[in-house]
Amino acid sequence: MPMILDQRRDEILQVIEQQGFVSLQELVTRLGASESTVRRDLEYLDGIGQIRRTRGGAAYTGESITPFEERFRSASREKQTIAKVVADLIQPGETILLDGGTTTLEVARGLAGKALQVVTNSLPIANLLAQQPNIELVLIGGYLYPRTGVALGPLAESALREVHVPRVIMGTGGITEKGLFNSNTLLVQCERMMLVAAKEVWVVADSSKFGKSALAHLCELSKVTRMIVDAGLSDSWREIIRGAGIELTIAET
Amino acid sequence: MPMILDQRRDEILQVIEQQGFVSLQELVTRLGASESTVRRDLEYLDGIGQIRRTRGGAAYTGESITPFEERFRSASREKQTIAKVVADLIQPGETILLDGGTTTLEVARGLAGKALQVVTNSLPIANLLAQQPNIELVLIGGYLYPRTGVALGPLAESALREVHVPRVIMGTGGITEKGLFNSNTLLVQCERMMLVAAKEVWVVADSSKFGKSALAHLCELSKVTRMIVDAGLSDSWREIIRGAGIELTIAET
DNA sequence: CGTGTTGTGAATGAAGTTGATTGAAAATGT
DNA sequence: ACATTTTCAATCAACTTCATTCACAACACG
Repeated sequence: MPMILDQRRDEILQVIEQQGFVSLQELVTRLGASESTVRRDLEYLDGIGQIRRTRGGAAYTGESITPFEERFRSASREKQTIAKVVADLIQPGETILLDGGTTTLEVARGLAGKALQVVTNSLPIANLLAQQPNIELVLIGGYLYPRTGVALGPLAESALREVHVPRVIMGTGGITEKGLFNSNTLLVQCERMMLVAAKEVWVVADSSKFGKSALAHLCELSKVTRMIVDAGLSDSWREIIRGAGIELTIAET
Repeated sequence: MPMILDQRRDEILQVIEQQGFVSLQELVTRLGASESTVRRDLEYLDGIGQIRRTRGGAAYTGESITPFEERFRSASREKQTIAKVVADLIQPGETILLDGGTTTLEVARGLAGKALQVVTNSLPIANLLAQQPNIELVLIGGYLYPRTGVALGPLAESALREVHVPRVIMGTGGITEKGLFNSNTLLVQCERMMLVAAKEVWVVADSSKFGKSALAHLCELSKVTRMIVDAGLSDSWREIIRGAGIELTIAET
């Protein structure tokens, strides 16, 4: 009696999220499915971008400090152009709250050289900006979520309660008409506090994120002030976003 | 059964990133792969510019995710032996609060591989331990002090108020009969909160610190539970320390 | 009832990876 | 300067992993 399809794929995702990596063989024994089936699952999950297929197994593809393949290649061109546009929108002397994630990390890279005050809960971003002489860096502490290097949990939340900023720049796992999503409830909880701490909410997302949902719902579209997306965004999505009262900025290459 | 390709290459990168250099032989034993395989991996990683191939091994190249070039500036032999002794005193499963500083950074390095819960306000230490799979890391946030990469200020202090640990391990700027000193009032203020948060106070210090005072007074000697010092400490200082009711551990080379 | 559709497992040959072996090249010691 | 040792690149056979194909079973839908 075979396991239910979705259930099995869910379990694969869980294992990968937890370990960062699984071998195909491990999944075969763990799930009691045949090699062919697991292979097909991995192929599918890779197709929708949930994991990254590698020879012999599969790797975690989400935000990460030390990704497997990701380390071998630089961020996508879309993310880089988005980041550049965002960085140009930021005026010297401002204070911004920077969420964790690969897109926001690119944004941080673009901020180098500017005189700013930056608040972040992301260890990679902190590393990047700590070396910048003109940037005053405030770190949000908390339980450091392994692999992603983002501080979460009660400590992070209470720290965010003490912080007030004019603007937060967030990444996201997925966007639908229902709003923003992310893959991790702990993360979402923390991001909710960020929404409260900031007056304006800017969301950076490459167009592949649209139409995708994820495990945890973060907020309605109406909470978002501005979105910065690459030019690959379809016209229908542009209408939906603008219809929700969001200022949409397209990052042209 | 061979290890998976990407995983192995990632591990090579991690080792090189941490040590700055690895010999081919070390990788062979460490990874349990054949010389040919490791050779091929190095060739590949060199090809994509992640490492620099050298005769007999490979060297680090390019930008790091762990800034603060502490990594290469090797600590003094005294600090290293102190750190090793301290690390041996820590039992698996414990929770410790780790102060910032070069000596405590060495301690953190010695903790690699152990299963621990570590609380710290030091960015370099967080970077070091974030990669360790067995270490649960809690980051104390706050204003990130540029030079040293330590989180200080009101945010850090209120975070420390919410934390309780059996043991804090601190560095220090100087030690006299009057107690411990450090060079920075903001830092001292934060360290005072650490003293409150912990039951036991361990101080790591190389013998050169004794007899030196510094700008800001942190606390009396009586607050300290244990000191770990290198063998260069004079007999008179040993008596003073023991006379203050402190358990003194000498780190022999 | 057929007749698609979908999920599954097994079989096949192709492609990629691995470890041992070889002799050349470079470093080291005498 | 020579012999010895270490490191290296190239080659090859054994082995893994992979994509493709086929056959079978469950199930929906006309």
